Amino acid sequence: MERILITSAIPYINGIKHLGNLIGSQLPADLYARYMRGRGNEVMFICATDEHGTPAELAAAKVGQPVAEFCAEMHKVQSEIAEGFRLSFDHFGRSSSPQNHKLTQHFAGKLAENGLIEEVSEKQVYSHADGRFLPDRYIEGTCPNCGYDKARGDQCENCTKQLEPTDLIDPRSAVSGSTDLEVRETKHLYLRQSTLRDKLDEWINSKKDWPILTTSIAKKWLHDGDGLRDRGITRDLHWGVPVKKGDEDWPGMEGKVFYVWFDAPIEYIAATSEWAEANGKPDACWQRWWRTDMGADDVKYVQFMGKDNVPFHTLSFPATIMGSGEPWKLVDYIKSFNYLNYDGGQFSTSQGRGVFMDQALSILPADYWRWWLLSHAPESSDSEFTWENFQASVNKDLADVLGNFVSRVTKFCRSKFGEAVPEGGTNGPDEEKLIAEITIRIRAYETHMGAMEVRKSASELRAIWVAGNEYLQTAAPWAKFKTDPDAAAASIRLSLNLIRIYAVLSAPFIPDASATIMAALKTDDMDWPNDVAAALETLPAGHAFEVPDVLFGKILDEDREKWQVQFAGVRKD
RNA sequence: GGGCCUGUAGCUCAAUUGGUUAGAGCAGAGCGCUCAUAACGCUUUGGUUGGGGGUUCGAGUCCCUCCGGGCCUACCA
Repeated sequence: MERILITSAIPYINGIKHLGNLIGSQLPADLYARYMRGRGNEVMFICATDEHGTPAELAAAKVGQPVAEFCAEMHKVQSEIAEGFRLSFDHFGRSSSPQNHKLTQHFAGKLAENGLIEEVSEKQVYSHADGRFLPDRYIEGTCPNCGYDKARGDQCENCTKQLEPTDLIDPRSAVSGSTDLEVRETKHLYLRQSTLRDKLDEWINSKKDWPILTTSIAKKWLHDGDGLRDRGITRDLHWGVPVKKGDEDWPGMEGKVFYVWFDAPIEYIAATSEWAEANGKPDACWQRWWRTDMGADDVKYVQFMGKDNVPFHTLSFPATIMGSGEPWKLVDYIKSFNYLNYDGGQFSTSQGRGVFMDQALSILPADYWRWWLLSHAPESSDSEFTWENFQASVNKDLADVLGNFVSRVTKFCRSKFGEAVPEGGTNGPDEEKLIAEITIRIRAYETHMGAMEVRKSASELRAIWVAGNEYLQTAAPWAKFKTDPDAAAASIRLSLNLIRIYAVLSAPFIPDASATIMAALKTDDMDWPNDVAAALETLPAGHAFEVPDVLFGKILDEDREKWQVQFAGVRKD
């Protein structure tokens, strides 16, 4: 039995996430967590909301709420939606938790002790009207290069020229439109990650089995130009973790907070301690997952994230951990994903384009989305959601191949033998052939799931469902029933047991349907089919069951057409 | 501008890292079955692997070049 620590990139607080965000981290992480639990491993699956930063403050201001209140509400919303998608987090924390405040300050203190923090004085744009410093991209003006009048302070979107806010002609605040701006001197802390470059480089190079997407992004940042640059880890904001050196004040840093990207990954650790506290467990219970001196040495730690998150997880966060000089657990494997596009363009939170998590659940059950998203996960390149593809895949795979199999077996049994596993007959060549095929396929499924090959796992699982239909066609119990009822009974007994195996194997992908099947079979035996022949005898003759309702209704053409129109434009609510 | 990823059947994706005749699912065509959600099974039609050039006994895979799509480029997160 292994101990596996799984974290999903933590979603930002300022709104409801779309399906692209979901498949980029949380959903594949959940698949892996459920699978590993199903195989009898000890799993700790952690996620949280990422609550600090300028966008959160502005989103709260926009709805006229104090930012703490806004975040608390949005956390609750995201938490309920996560439940709706059956994301099986052991804990869904908050980066604004007291635990994260303390731990973030602790790490900063250690980094300072080890000479890895540098104080840098720099110039920042302050907006009097907004009463705040503005990040570069929140300043708008005319591009000195091309004359575009909505250029941002970091880059002109029209001519792609990189800019400094002071380059802009007629600069104004993107928040209020105010031109009452001033360049002020302000002091910030920088993490001297450049000094850890060789160590990070060596570490990345040792990860031969990581996805190319992961290592290529890391290497680019390590070797581009002058190599890994130091990074500012503080900001002039009110909402965040106050800058402290451990428990002590940090002279000159009063009123400043740590940058979200410094405290967000630390929340993985803090959220685990939140979990311990919420469950009344002592510190040792979370420390055994994170402290290599307290039992985490034999933990396998896997992170899931979209490609935009890779630099922070391959470089900044490891730099924080290495630089602390303390025995914290480093990640063992980083599974990164490309983007999911929506019907010819990008999903967009700001433009409300695409299907958002709450909307998805309002039109169809979670399993439909889970199956389609996972079986089309953007692993090797960006992938695309279209309603036609969604309808076709879900109807064929879930309704026709799996759902109808359950239906035809249970209904046939009810009509010929009654609602109990029939007795009589023994396995013949058809049954032996099925067992041999399923065994090979289940072993392949295990390999793919273990390797986090999401799409390959889905297609292998589907092939296992198909094998049931092939078997039934060959065995033809409806024909045998007329001449040799015992042979038909043996066929159906095996098929009913096969349905239980399907529920067990499919649970990581479609947990609700799996639970429905288990309930219909009146069993809670979720044992993994290590020995397929034995697993096919789990439900003995005489075991009562009931015919379940249709597992997956089909998506009708008119539904699809309606949704296509409904989600084509901008989100209105 | 620079870097990285990507382009394979009408659609969505494979191809054991240079090895025989490029494979699956869906869609299409034909046949079969009648237990089942008009479901299932079998057979089958689709490809100059984006274009061009090169290396090699051998290239979807390596190199060059052109064309298309995408991401990142460090103060959004």
